[in-house]
Amino acid sequence: MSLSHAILTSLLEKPCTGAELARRFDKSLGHFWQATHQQIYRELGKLEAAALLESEELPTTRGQQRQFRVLGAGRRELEEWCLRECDPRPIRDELLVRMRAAAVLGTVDVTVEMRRHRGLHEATLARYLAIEAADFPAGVPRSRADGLQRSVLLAGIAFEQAWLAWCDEALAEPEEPGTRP
Amino acid sequence: MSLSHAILTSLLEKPCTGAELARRFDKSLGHFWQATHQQIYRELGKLEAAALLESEELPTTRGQQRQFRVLGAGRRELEEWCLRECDPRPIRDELLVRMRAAAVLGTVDVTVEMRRHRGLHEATLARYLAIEAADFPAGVPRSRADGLQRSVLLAGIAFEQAWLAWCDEALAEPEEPGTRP
DNA sequence: CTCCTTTGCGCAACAAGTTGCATAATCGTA
DNA sequence: TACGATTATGCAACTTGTTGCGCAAAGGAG
Repeated sequence: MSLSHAILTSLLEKPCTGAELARRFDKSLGHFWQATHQQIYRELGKLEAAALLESEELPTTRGQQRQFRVLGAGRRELEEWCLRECDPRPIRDELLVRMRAAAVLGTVDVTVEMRRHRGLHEATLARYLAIEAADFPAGVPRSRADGLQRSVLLAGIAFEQAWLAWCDEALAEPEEPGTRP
Repeated sequence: MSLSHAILTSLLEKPCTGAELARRFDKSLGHFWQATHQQIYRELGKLEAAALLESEELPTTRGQQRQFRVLGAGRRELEEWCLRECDPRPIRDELLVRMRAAAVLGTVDVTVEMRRHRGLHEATLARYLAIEAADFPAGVPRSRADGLQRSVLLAGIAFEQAWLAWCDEALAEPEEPGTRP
């Protein structure tokens, strides 16, 4: 049930329409909890039905937009959820499964895909670093909220760096030490 | 569709029954692609229906066990899958969402949960390190397959280390620099 | 003005993952 | 030998996530 709470969080930062929420998700919270627009609309519907949100028609604009706003009950629900325990998710990565498969097959080369992933992680890292430079310039005193937001971003940066370092190490591994049967 | 291929991989390493597969998953491949026993049985059924696997009753033992074995078509499917592209999964962690929520709420303390997560990651890291020490002792020459398996394990180790370092850094962040409104 | 594209919203169907329970056989033990 | 615990298998119902499509309103190009 994290998606609904991620939505509450985002709407609490700023009330907006579903489409805008989806766009904001892509740029910020969605880095750590992805969702398609359909998931978001469905969840918005449920949250409104549960009286944690309210919506208001914006008649003059394109389509028939609805502006969503968090209600008091929604805020309380979010506070409660924040204090509940949640276990970390284990890693889940196809590339790693492929490497195990390649190990048992003995006939496939996964280094191409590893190099491709290295590039993707490099690009993601660059994106995160750009956000950090823009949103959290050095030397400026930060509020508690900013500190938390920055920590979240630093987690993303740390992971991408870990991926990169791992890719480099794994690719540097000697391919055929001659011990193969 | 990674689960079916993870199953093929594991069965290719060694044919076995569904329950044994579930147990082996917990100890090895499952570190990087988790599955419940129901998921596994369902997938085994599909794979057998698709003629990528075959099964044989083991009548003398407890319950009515079935031993599964990968067929040639299964191996070919796995080889093909190994060469297909797969994008890395973005991070998805509740704790990070909670931190964003805490940032906007301003009233909740997430450091308790962060410390708990630190402990969990520490334990996981210890598990991985123990596996590495047991399965890949230093100084012993390794086959290509062993090198790949070790790389996969090193990915797990790198992540848990990244988590730990991040937790320490985030927890060291001054809690209230007085800039809060 | 008409046609095409974009934007906002949402349904429907499906795939993947989770949870709870049911069943049958075997094992250990009292 | 009767009873509870364990092991192996699986059904059913549910939640979550994905994909493809449809529709309506607004804006822009010809």
